[in-house]
Amino acid sequence: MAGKGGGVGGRIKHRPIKSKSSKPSKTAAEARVEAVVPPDGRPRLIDVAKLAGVSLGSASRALSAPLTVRESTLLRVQEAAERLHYVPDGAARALALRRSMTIGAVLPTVANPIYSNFVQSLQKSLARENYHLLISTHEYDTAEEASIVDRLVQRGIDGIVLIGTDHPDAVFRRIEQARLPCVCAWSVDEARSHTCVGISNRRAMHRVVRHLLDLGHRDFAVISGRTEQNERARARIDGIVDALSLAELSLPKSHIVHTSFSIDAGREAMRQVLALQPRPTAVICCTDTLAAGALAEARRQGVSIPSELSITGFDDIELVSLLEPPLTTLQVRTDEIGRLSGEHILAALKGNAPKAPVEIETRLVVRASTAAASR
Amino acid sequence: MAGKGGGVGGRIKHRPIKSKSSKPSKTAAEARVEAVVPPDGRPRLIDVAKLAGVSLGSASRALSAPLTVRESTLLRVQEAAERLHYVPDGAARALALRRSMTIGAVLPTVANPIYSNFVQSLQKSLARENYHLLISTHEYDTAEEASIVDRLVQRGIDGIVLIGTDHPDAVFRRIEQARLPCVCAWSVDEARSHTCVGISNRRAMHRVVRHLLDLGHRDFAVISGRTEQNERARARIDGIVDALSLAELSLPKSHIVHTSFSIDAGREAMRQVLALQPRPTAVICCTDTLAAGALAEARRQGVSIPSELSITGFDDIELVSLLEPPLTTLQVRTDEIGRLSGEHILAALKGNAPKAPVEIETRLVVRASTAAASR
DNA sequence: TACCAAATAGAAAGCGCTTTGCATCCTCTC
DNA sequence: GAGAGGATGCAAAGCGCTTTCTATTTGGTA
Repeated sequence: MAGKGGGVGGRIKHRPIKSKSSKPSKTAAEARVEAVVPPDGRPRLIDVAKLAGVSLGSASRALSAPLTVRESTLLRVQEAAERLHYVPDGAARALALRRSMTIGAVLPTVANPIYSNFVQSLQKSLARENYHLLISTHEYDTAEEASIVDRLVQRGIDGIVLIGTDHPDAVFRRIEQARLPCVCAWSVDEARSHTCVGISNRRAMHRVVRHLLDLGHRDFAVISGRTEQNERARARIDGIVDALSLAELSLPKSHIVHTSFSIDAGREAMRQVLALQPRPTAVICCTDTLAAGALAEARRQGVSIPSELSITGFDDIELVSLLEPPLTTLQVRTDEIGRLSGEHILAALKGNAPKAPVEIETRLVVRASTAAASR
Repeated sequence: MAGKGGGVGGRIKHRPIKSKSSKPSKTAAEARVEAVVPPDGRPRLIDVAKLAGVSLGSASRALSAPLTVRESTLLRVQEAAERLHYVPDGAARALALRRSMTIGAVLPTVANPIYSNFVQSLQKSLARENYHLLISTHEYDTAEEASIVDRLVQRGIDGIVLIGTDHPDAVFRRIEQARLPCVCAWSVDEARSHTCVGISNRRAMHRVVRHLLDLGHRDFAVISGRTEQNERARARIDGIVDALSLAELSLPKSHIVHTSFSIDAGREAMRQVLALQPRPTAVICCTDTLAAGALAEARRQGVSIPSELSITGFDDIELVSLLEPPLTTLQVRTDEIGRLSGEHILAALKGNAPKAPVEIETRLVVRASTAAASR
């Protein structure tokens, strides 16, 4: 573009740097940039300030509070920053501001869509106020969870989101010592002193049980994940037992299978259930993952679903609608939990922390894995 | 606070530091702690140093390089730190050390198990050297990806992991400007100048096609995700076309359906495929998610799988073994990709960066969704 | 034209940690 | 028993940014 007309280029050269009204020639600008940038690499704010011909303080204000400087300085600083490809140093910023604009989230795992959806919408919700999300998973290992929280606190997060309310004391102690806002997401069943955003697992399970009772089932089995440090699992079982006792039915201990949270665990658990005598007519699974495994195993053993056996899940993850038969399950709006958890943390950071638990409604989705009891 | 116990303070003063053999009495200790801790909250290293009776520098070394101080000081400092529940400030540390012990990972999404597994094992691999993983997702939005990278660089990450090799120039420019080690995970097909850890999508698709050819299929359709900024998708299609042309077959453009990456998109795509005349006998899906949707739709329309139509997937996520029929697919060891990506980054951080691409083998898993061609 | 208040820029003091000299203490060796 | 030399501790100087507090400009007014 510039080189098109030799005459034009020449004319510019003849006038040394008379450019008050026009921008300095490309080469001169480049030279100036090079003279200012430290040889080792990333430019600092002071380099920008020098190039713009202002003080460090003004440069800082220009970039982070543009309204407090005159427009001419603002432009000079912005241009200098751009030219140097200036990127502020987060650590220095965090140190000076005493906040890192980061929220930590501690999850059991991210391999289950319920949590990955949650994370997604939590992240989006925080992004609206320029907060970042730092995700860590502990794979249901309590000691690991405590150490993750330690590391997050050390990193200087400004707030924390936990899954569930049942965590080692050490975890809550650390969070309190650091005076961090904290949200316990997922369930409101054991809303101790914490701020909770989630569902009522008990009430949810009531719905499931009532559905099965309405279909005439009287003989149940339950497949659940481990209940240690997991109030969700506990509350779900409690909900089932509760609802059954309202119908004057009881659930023998032997009809509750505890296992880990995986498809294979669901398979194995179903093997145990199918060995029960007399065989239950309905199996309530406490998560969809377990239900998916259970369903597969039942079919492998030639048990016809739902005519011989009804199966229910919990969560309504996308995959269960693809199973054969599609699973009756309880829908949990995990994206809503994420969104509201984010809003809650943001509110707390601003000082207006609504202490009351936020409950999100659930809803039963009836598909083809449940039918009238055969006996 | 300071005026609380004149006597206590006095006593301590009287005995210079006689506490060699016995610990100071509980109450005295408590008082001393209170006198030292800043009223506003978190103790700083200087508070620990004061309590331990050493200088700031010694306290720092005691905690981060224990071998360089005498054992007695080490113990004094450790005890003081413990008593104050001291947690070092990550920002200050990062600023002084000029590294944050954090690696950033930028993913399309974490809602697909292939990525969540990857993240999991990447995280584990980095943890061995005390690095943390900062995860961000862009939901296949290129502009968002660039802005995420900006934010990560600003945060002061020490290295970065991207999915795939095809990213906006701005992304690579930023990473180079920050002089960050970078690994492109997932595919080695277009290993430009980047360090890659992953599979060969072309070769993988060759396997799939050969399997179908061996079953006698001659009429194919392909369901793929979008190929913009996604060399994996491109390489997979190229691999298919390639392998077919080796068998002197060609794939009409109309037989390649491009869509987004979701189960529903797979459903919709299958609708298009089933409308083709003559109808293909085999449908190659470029991801398991698409295949799951496609399979569901085919069944909904009463097309019997595999007798009327063979379907293949790609990735081998756990769910596909639960489908009816279980899906023939190509297994990708995403956990291996994660593990090796982590090791690669760690190596690069130590200065020994092996530039050559790391290729991970894939393997065809034949299940019941493929069978001999009906025509 | 001179003066005052408001707006804006600059200098410098942190934020909490690491690390570099340099001073101090031991612990050997002769 | 004294000096050398290593081990260890201390004070202070950063790391890159924000934010007072103060000095200067600017613009409006009498």
